[in-house]
Amino acid sequence: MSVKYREHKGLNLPSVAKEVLEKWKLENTFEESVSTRDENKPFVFFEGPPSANGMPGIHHVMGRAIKDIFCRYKTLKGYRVERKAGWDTHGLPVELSVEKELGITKEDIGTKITIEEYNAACKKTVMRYTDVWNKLTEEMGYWVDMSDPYVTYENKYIESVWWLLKEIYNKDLMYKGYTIQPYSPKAGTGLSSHEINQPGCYQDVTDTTVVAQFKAKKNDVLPENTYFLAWTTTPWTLPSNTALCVGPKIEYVLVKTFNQYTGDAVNLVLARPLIGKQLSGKYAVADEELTMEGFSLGDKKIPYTLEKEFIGSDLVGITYEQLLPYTLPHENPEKAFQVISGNFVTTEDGTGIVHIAPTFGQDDAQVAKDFGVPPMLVLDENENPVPLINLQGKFRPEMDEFAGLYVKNEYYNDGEAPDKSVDVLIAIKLKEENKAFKVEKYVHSYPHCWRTDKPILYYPLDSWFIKITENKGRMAELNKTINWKPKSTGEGRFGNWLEGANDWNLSRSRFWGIPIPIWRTEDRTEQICIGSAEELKNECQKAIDAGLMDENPLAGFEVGNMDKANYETFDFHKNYVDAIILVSPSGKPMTREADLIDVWFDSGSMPIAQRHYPFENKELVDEKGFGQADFIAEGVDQTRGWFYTLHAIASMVFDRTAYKNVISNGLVLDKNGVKMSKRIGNAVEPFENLSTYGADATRWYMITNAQPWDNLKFDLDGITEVQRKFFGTLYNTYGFFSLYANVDEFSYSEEEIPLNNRPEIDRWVTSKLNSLIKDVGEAFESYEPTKAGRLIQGFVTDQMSNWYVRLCRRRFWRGDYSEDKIAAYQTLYTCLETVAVLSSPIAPFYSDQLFNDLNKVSKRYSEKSVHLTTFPTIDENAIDIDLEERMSIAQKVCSMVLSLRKKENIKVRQPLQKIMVPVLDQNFARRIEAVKDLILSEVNVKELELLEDTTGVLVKKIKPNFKTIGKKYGKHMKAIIAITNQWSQDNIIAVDKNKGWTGEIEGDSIALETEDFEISTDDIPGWLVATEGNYTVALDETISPALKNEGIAREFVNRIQNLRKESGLEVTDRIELQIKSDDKINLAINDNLNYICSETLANSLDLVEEVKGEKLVFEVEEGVSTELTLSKV
RNA sequence: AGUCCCUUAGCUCAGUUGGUUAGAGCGCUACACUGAUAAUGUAGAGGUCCGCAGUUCAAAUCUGCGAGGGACUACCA
Repeated sequence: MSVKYREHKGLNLPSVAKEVLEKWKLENTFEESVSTRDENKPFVFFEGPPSANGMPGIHHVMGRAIKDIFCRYKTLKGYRVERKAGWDTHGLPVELSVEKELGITKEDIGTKITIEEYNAACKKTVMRYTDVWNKLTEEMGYWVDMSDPYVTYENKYIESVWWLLKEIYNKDLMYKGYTIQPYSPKAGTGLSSHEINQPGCYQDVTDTTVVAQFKAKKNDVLPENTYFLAWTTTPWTLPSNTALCVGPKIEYVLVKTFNQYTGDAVNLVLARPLIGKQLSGKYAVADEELTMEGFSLGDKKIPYTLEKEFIGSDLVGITYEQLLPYTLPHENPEKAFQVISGNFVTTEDGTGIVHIAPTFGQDDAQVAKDFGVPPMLVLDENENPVPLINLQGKFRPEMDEFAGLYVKNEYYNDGEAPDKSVDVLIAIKLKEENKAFKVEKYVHSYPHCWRTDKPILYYPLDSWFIKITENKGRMAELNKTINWKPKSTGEGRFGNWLEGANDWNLSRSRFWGIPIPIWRTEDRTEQICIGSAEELKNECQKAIDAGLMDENPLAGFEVGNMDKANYETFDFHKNYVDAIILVSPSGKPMTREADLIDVWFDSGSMPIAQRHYPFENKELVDEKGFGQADFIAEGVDQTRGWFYTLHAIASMVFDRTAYKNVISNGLVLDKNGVKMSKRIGNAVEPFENLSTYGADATRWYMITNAQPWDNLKFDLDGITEVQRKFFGTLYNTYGFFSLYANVDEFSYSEEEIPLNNRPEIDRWVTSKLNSLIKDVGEAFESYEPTKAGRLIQGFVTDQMSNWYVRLCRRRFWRGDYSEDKIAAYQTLYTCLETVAVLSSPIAPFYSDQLFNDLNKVSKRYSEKSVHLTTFPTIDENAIDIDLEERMSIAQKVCSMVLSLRKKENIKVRQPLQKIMVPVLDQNFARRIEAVKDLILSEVNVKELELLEDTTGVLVKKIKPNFKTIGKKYGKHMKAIIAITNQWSQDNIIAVDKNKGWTGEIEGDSIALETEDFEISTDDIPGWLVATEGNYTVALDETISPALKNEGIAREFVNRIQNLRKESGLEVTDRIELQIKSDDKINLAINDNLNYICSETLANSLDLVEEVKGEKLVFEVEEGVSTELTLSKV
């Protein structure tokens, strides 16, 4: 007894997944799928490290399915695809969750709790959900090596990160500079944007605001004695003003009037739309009564006149006198105090001219930098550039009468604040000096420190930067070599981002992360960047020799020993390295720069850090290309995250891209298109989903429903549909195959029957199959998984199941085990097997079961899993486009005939005599002749007649071919349509005969050829006709007595088959039949006796007067009933 | 505010280099078929291809300006 194909009781995808998963574990399938591939043919994949301190969501299933698909596909193509898992372990979210758990704040770190304890807590927290992640990874069928992941907090990883940073440092691409950051002088700390966005931070406050008058220096555009008006809500920043900013397209006016505080005649510049706002109250347009000449200070009304107009760009470059000249910027003072322009300027409030203090505003700093205007920085006692306000929030000594005052009264201790704030004092001074146009109180919203409840300042804080700007061009150039999916993300979003990229601020004032490995002397004249444990150990030794340290923290570390244990003898985190004091070449002590490295640098370092390069795996990275991924995939939100940092680091350090192909996938939304969130409660729980529908259906749905880069509206009904339509059909097809293959004991042991000896339909489906292999391969190659999935699905449901199997059913269960039958088995087997392999990247579980169900019997493959096989090769000879075309004609014609039957209410079971198809050309005649038998049996008609139009009975239709005519005579298109529409049958026949038409239209001579027309048959008078596109079919609906009887016989067969099934007979059981005799049916039965018997496997059929036993009574046609009974032989 | 994506039937989506009757599946209605039955066929209903303007003989498709939805980044004198 040979092995049988496994027969399943029903399709349960979750349990298939479970079973297959067990098998994979038992057989180490994943490991084998890597190890059996050629070591010299690697496909490099980088896993973006998730943060394990949060639970995974359904969108992770999406992202990981995409990664998995291409890794599996490339494995099928013979590549060795190593996939190392990784964990992102540092960063603010971890710290915040720890602070919350411990009930502490950032300030308590180092006081209430040591940094060491704090970091230990972070380390513990961060890997909290690894088990859950591992479980998801396994259940969704994502193959990635979780046994040896890279972890960003491990010393080896950090050492590689330091090495990278030092490379950048050595290329002189790092500097310490400042950015304007929210700063709380009372707390003495910078605030992250995250902290500023906490509720309650923005509070309404009343501030003294000033519209200041900046006196223009002599220029060609403006008259003398002209002032620019600029409004500020922070007068304390006015001494730090170094520029004024106008909107380049905004209209400005020159106004002649008087200052309300001094009475001086002045010319003012402001934006036209804001005249009404600024020149309000006392101000009024001058007229006959209110003259410019008659004004004196104290008058109720102040006259003004409009003198001139400009647009912003006219004003750019004009210089002005410094408003409050206490000091000058230490750098490029000659470039200060000029008008510049920026697109952020609006005319919603103020004057349309913005006061720029680059030391106290983010926009200000940026626009000033763009125009080369220096910030108001002065040199302090140590020759270091500092702003006019110190870290306590007080004015520096340069500010004369203001020196030592807090810029905001809120910073004084209770009861110590002076009556007049700095803002008020400055306002008074400006009024007296004819420099204030207007002083007002103003209520607005201003951010406050959430710890001290005092207003914050935007303040320049020192940070370490990487000079991205210097490298921008090269980064953009390299970006062009990356294959982005979709293209627009790479060219648009990413490309633009690169173009506008600023220097990368590396510094983070946190605790849990990789420390910046730079040590500096106190006077900032000497510094060192550490690039390895070895270097640090040596530097420590020097410091010990110089007497700065007592013992070497890396004493236990053995240089060159890459053992894990050796790398655990020390710790690179802040709590350890901050204690290290190094010695400078001149013998001065150097302390570590306090900040940590931005966590994005951690993950961007992973291409080499995951392999501890260059300390280990040097050959792998340098020679085998493991430092550069062939493929990565993450969410589109990583464009400026991981995608960027990978690219930046790789281009700076190695002058190459970090990845060659990248898919940025969209979001997973709920079925209404709303972002999933736990708060709204519309998040889909991934585990529940996987256990309900199975990973295969979920993955297939996600991939085929929308392109990965479009957002996915996640709808459970969609998964059900996939389950039923795709997997259900595939399962049914296998079920059909196995049922009969087991009966016939087909095990693919016969010689492969040459394609030429197989019937048309076999060659057709084989051709389709090979086209499918080709198209699916191309889709995977170009990173289009959606296309691949849809192609496979289309083949399975439309071609293989609904056409091939439907038309071939009887070949499987009728007759002997002949060559035709074997051909059918071989053909269907090959289709199923190939589909299993093609779909395995997307549906890894079911495809593996299908593959094994087939292979266990045939033993065609020695591999135990579909994932260990290779992608099918295309048999180009099997692809026959003409054949595919022929079959598509057959499908079309069948559908038309069935539609005609439907219209006339003639059952398909009732045979008809004839259909006629007009042939338009010989090619068509040949094609339809080839598929004639298929059509006839499918639509149950006896003959097909090709109708050559010799008689002229066919009514023809002519349609111009717009595509070809358009190219030649586009202009006359409308006229040509008008003419052809009017053509009679004779005209059309003439065009056909003459192979074209020539004539004159609108004065031009026109020559049209055969290809410029489509002639089709419209109607055959006197027949039942269906027309679709170019095809026309006529059906002879006459039912002769013989046909009628045959119909009745078929009716019997149908009933008997149903009865067989109901009686629980095996498909191979033989039967005996008794039918109640009736004049109306006897002839029908006797005429078709052989047919009925052979169809129903009946040994005998008796017409009897009385049917005994359990009998079926049914109506053959209206008014004619009979009884039948069947018994197993 | 900038950048990018999306908008086609009730729903989910196709729609090639512009070509004149815009398609599929699901859902709905009706009728069939069935030795694959958690299938299948046929027919019907269902469209301002988001809007406006432009280019063109011809626009769902190309260009511009808008609208709505989404994402990212940044800021407000």
